[in-house]
Amino acid sequence: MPSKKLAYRNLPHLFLKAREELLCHFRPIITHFGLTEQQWRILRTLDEKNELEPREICELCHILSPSLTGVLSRMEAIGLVTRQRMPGDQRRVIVRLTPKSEKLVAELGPLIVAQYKIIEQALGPELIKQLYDIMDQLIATEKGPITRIALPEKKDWANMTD
Amino acid sequence: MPSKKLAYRNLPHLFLKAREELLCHFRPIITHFGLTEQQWRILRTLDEKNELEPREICELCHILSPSLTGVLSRMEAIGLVTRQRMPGDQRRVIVRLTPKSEKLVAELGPLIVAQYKIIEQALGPELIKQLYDIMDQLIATEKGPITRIALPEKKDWANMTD
DNA sequence: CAAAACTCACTAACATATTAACCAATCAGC
DNA sequence: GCTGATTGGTTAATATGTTAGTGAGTTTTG
Repeated sequence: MPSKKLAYRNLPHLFLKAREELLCHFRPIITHFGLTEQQWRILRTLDEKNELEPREICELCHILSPSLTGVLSRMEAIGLVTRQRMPGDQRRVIVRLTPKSEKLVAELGPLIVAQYKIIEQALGPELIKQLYDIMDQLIATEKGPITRIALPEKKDWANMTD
Repeated sequence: MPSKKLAYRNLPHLFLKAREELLCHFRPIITHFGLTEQQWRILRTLDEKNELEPREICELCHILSPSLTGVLSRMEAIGLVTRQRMPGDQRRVIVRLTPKSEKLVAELGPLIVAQYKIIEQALGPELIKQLYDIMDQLIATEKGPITRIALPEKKDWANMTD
């Protein structure tokens, strides 16, 4: 028989679900152009900021550095971005859109906006506003100090026989 | 120069960010026990439902079927779940916790709850309530008909020279 | 009853996530 | 100027996400 149920709803899981419920309306548009979610996030961000360094992309697009290395390599290989070492600091890199990807964004962007409008209408603009409001609150508050509970001694559950 | 900026904020991306802001407080607990996020989601759900079929786990835990195959294989290999073919229908499978994983949930679950309480206090219980409320609204509304915009003819951007 | 359609889990191939470790370039301090 | 610490990007190894397809088992239909 199962042990006692967890008393709290799974909030992170709820975010995952909500995100998927929204994204499923955009995914077909993005994949139609042969892009992945992450590639589109990067293109969109680059279009807005003009040029970015990898660590900035990591921060803005929520992609971890090791993942980004591969994503940028593939994007560079198919001519969606250029990578150029920064003259003053040979460690750093500058990533830019290509003429080709600028055209792509110009064609894809309006479709995303149009789909947004449809969704906004379906959900009701007030709900959208409330969402933005609460999410901003959440992300702002999270910066504050949240203590971490104490963890018990480590047990290697994976290799226990019992 | 960049084309015109997209007029809408990226709502799915906001969910991604919010989820991460929350999850980062739970991840250390989960990994401390040698589990992955998905493994814990499955253990937690199994603990609540007692036994589940793979497609039910996919639905409840938001894991796609091909991913689940691997996750369950690994979990079975280290003795966290059992998989048993259903007698009446040889296509179907029943997944259950083991005594070992029941103990694990009994030890891990309360820690998750405790961390939840800390976060709830930090964010303020009203904010949490509003969050649940809006998320439920969102997910409920999403079931309604949201039309998909028409897509232009397919272009193979990846293999274009220009 | 037999063929077609369907369901379920799985495999395959590729992209991304996650953690740890690596390495060259830069910087801090002496 | 040299050593030690730091930064920025990368590689490696493993786990999961994503899409398409497979194959056995079951249901539907003629």
